[in-house]
Order: sequence, then C-alpha cells, then structure tokens
Amino acid sequence: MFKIITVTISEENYIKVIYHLSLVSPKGVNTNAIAGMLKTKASSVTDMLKKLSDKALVSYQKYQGVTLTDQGILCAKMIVRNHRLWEVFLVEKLDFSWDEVHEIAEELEHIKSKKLINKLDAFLGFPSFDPHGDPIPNEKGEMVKFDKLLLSDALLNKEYLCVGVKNSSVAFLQYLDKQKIALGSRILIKEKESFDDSLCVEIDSIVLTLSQKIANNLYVK
Amino acid sequence: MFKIITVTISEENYIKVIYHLSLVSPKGVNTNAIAGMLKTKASSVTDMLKKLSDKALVSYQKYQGVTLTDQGILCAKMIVRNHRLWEVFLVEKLDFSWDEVHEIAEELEHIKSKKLINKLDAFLGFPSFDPHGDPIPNEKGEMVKFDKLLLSDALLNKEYLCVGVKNSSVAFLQYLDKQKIALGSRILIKEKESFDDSLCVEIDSIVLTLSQKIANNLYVK
DNA sequence: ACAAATTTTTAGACAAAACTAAAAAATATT
DNA sequence: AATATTTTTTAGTTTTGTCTAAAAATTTGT
Repeated sequence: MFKIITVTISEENYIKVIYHLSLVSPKGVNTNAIAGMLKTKASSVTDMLKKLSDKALVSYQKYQGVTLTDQGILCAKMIVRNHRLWEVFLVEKLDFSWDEVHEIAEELEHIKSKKLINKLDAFLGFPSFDPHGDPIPNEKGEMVKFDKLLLSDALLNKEYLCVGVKNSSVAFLQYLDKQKIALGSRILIKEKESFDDSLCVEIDSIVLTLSQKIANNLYVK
Repeated sequence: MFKIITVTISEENYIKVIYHLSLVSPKGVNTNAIAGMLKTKASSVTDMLKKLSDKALVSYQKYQGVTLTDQGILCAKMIVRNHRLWEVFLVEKLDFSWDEVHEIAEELEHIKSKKLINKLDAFLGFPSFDPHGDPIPNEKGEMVKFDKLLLSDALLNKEYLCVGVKNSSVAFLQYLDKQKIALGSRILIKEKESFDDSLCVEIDSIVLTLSQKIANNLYVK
C-alpha cells in the first residue's frame, strides 16, 4: 500500500539544504546549520523536521541531528536535477550569464512535472554538468562523481583544468569573468606565497595573482 | 513615491480569473463566479478582494462586483503573457501536445523574472499566438485583437480558417486531434441541421459532422 | 410591493509556516 | 565533577489563505 506524499515548496527547500549539508556532515545535520542556510530560526527548523519525519523523508531524533532517508535523498536529488537542468537551459538557450541563473533556478526547480524535466533534459542533450561545473543527476538520481580538488590544494608547476566553483555567489562568478577564468581554462601554479597563501598562476597563458580566498573556492582537476 | 507591491501566487490566480471573467462581464465580476473558477468559497473570495483592493489592484465595493484597476489589468496581462509564452515553449521546443501544456504553464506563469520572460520571448521568436490560438501580450501588455467568431455563428458555404478554441480542456483538444482539426485548417459549412444544431462541414477536404457543442467552442475567421 | 430565493459578507475557526521567549538538553570549561 | 555556554526544543503568537455557519444585502417572482 503506497501513500502518495506531496511535498510543499517549503519542505523541498529544507530537503535540499539538508542534502547539501549532509555531504559535509554525513553523521547528521545540525538544526542551527539548517536555520542558517534557510535564513530562518532554529525553532522553525525543529517544527519542520517533525513534519518531514512524519513523511519519512528524514530520520530525526531530538537533539541528535537529522539525516535523509532513501526517499529523502531521492527527493533531494530530483530537486538538484531540476535546478541544474534549468540553469543549463538559462545559460545555453536563453543566453544568461552564469552568475544570474541561480536565483531564477531556485524558483524553477519547484515546478512539478516529471515529464517536463525529462523533456527538458532531452532538449538540452542530456548534459552531465551545470554551468558551475556541478554534476546533474539523471532520472534515477545517478550522477557522475569525479575527482576534483580545490585550487588551494593543488601542486606547483602541474597543469590543471578548471572544472567548477565551490562558492557560486554573484560577486565571485563576476570576478572570475573579469579575470577571464572559465570552466575549461588551463591553470598552472607558478609560485605559492607562504605569507598570505596567495598564488601566482598562469591561466590560458596569462600570469596573475590569486588570493587564498579565490583558491579556496575554485575546483580543478 | 512608488510603493513596491509584491503579489503572491494566490493573489495572481485571483487577478487572472478576474481578468478573464471581465472580458465577459466588463461591468463587474461576481464573487460567486470567481469562487467557481478557483474552486474555492465565496467567503474566501470576499477576503481576497479586500486584500487586492488595499493593494489597488482591483476596485471593489461590497455587493457591487469587482473590476481590475489599470495596475491590475497590467498585472493580469503579464501573467497571461507568461502563461502563453511558456505554452509556446512547451509545444514548440519540448514537443508537448497542445492538450498537455495548460497545467504545467499554470505553474510556470508564476515565476517572477521579467528578464527571464523577455529572453524566453526572444528565444521563441516573439510569437503572437499561443498553441490554442490566443494572442500573447507583449512586454507593455499590448496584444493583437483580431476578429474571430465561433463556428456556430459562421455562415453556410463560406470558407473559414480555424484560428482558436474557446474551451481548451484536454478532452476537447484531443477530440480535435482525432478529427484532424488543427489551427490553420480550412473549414466550410455545407449544411446546418436545425433539429440538433449540428453541422455538416468540410475540413481540409474531409467531410464530417460536428455537434453544436463542438461548434460553440471553435473559433474561425 | 412584499415575500422568497439567491448572493454576498461577517464572524469565528483552522492549518501551514514562520516568529519570540523561555525551558531543557548537550557540550565545553575550569 | 560542577558550572557555564551553546544548541535545541517547547509553548504560545502571528500571518496567509482557507473553511463553515450565520447574518445582511440584493435580486426575483408574483
């Protein structure tokens, strides 16, 4: 006997945040961490966790943090899939820049039609990555997991490929555009300055200096 | 001094329904009529009309029916614009059939980004009509208004062009597909049966009989 | 014109999702 | 181990949009 569970937009936003936080703290996500991400209060989070627990989307014991159930993980992956496919659409078809799409995709990700998202996927040619280099789950929730590392952890004098961003804030993405750094750029660390952890790098044959903060938010491989 | 008014999805749905009903009863729309369209109760409608009146989107006096203000009309037209542009996208780009798109467009029409909708418009080549033959307002709310009439009001032995549907229910649209009647089909009434008001018509050189109900829901010109 | 029927509004209640303030549990400090 | 701090939960409100039931206004019928 199956129960058809309906998930509200608000519930989806919680599920999505718990999913992303779980990747960092798989043992259980803190109430406060969720509240911080959703710009809400811890007490609101507690209320919602009870509701999501009733719907079997999370497993939750008071004071013990929360994890997603298998059903919750699938739900989260479908939201992420929607979000990233819409981002590809906005950039590739509607000619948005990569720093503009996140906000709009936050709304589009909640449109409820499996058929729509699968047709969109086909229309886009079944892309594997979104404009920020993040992998797109397929209809079953499967996604490629590839070995990327932060530029700040990369080795000297070895050529890497820029493959993604950790932080996708408008300011950071616009900075990258200004410096002509894009996904696919070749990048080589010529020098590490131990005083401030800044890097002297060569990107597509242009030499420039990147701060530690930049290096901490850029993925390479 | 401008006040930035934010409109919720629920408010948008009321505005849209009032807009459509206004085309039939421009003197003022009844509370019950709105309730019927939104599948809600008259008391809920009264509550909402007060709210919309406070926001200056409708002009409302109790017991007197409601009309949209200029601001309300513009708001309604933007929702209609969104709805119809998304319908074109779904049919032309994602290969949906015309009977499937209404429901999905009901959700997509509430995505709030002027830039998105204008870029979508450009991507689609600034279409003037949606897949059901309804005109699409431009960015300023202007739309072509062309002289169509119901097939039931058309004359004998005169060739018309099928240009739109009044009722866009799934059942009706699928019936039209089955009979190979599409927008742009040539249609000529060969005989009117006065007993049941059914019509003997020739459509793209195929002869068939259409009931009064069909003739009352098909626009020609 | 007046009674009957219909429509619309008011009043009071409820569910969802948020909030504040205070209590309880867990963690950290000395 | 006892205390202090932080985190989490509970309890009680608020807002939005809905509902039911009853009252008020309008329209209809004779």
